[in-house]
Amino acid sequence: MDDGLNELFSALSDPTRRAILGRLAYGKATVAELAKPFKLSQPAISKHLKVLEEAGLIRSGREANSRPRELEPDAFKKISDWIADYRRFWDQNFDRLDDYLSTVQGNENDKSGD
Amino acid sequence: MDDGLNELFSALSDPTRRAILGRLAYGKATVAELAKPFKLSQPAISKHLKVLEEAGLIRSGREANSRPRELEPDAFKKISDWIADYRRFWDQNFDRLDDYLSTVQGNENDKSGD
DNA sequence: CGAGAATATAGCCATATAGGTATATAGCTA
DNA sequence: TAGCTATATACCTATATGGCTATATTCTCG
Repeated sequence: MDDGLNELFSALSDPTRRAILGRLAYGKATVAELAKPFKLSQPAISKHLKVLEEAGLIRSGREANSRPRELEPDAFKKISDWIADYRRFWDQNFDRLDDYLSTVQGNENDKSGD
Repeated sequence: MDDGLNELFSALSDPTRRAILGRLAYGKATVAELAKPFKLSQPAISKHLKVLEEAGLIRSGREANSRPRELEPDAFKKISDWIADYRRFWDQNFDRLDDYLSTVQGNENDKSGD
């Protein structure tokens, strides 16, 4: 019933963690790279990464000596889905948007590129 | 720089508070009405409401003896905007969607209903 | 005005969280 | 294997948070 929203929102409530996600939006990064912009200790960053990973927002890889992190899209989608339930409150175009989404999803190969 | 995202996400990290927002999506409600579904004490609910209000997710009105709460759409939009920056990570249709949005916004009366 | 209803505030407790330093672990590389 | 690098874990401290009970505040109404 909860789908981890507690952990998700809680993880996002910290600015350091959001900044880390912002950095990861540009691509995979090691702990050291992620720690660089902050005045925090390395263990503090590791702790934040653990919180993010347990919330499902990132995942760890293994590359030689390091454990690079990258974003885990599903978690973002989960949040987006939650917020979408409130969309009608602020988005005047929401109804038509909804129509459009049904359209593209039911017509996947209509790739109107070029 | 922060725009209250800390408080926003923090407020949303509690299931009681999310449930309250869910109830308010159906319309304005008094504290007593909001408290009804929970086993929590009335002060506990009042505290949750205070957190929600300070985060900007709801606002209080005044009606006779009661202080009905209602949703504050801007806060939801703020979150939606934040998450939108990550949309390309999970939404394959995002680019086309983006196109569509520019289109409707620049062409309000183009109602392409079938 | 006085009583009662609706809600807020105060004060207390238990647990969670963020940060730090010290130390442990894992994988290269000489 | 020894030593170096990268990262994680343990443990401690301070503060924040959620819940409770008791009490205060604010209206409405007779």
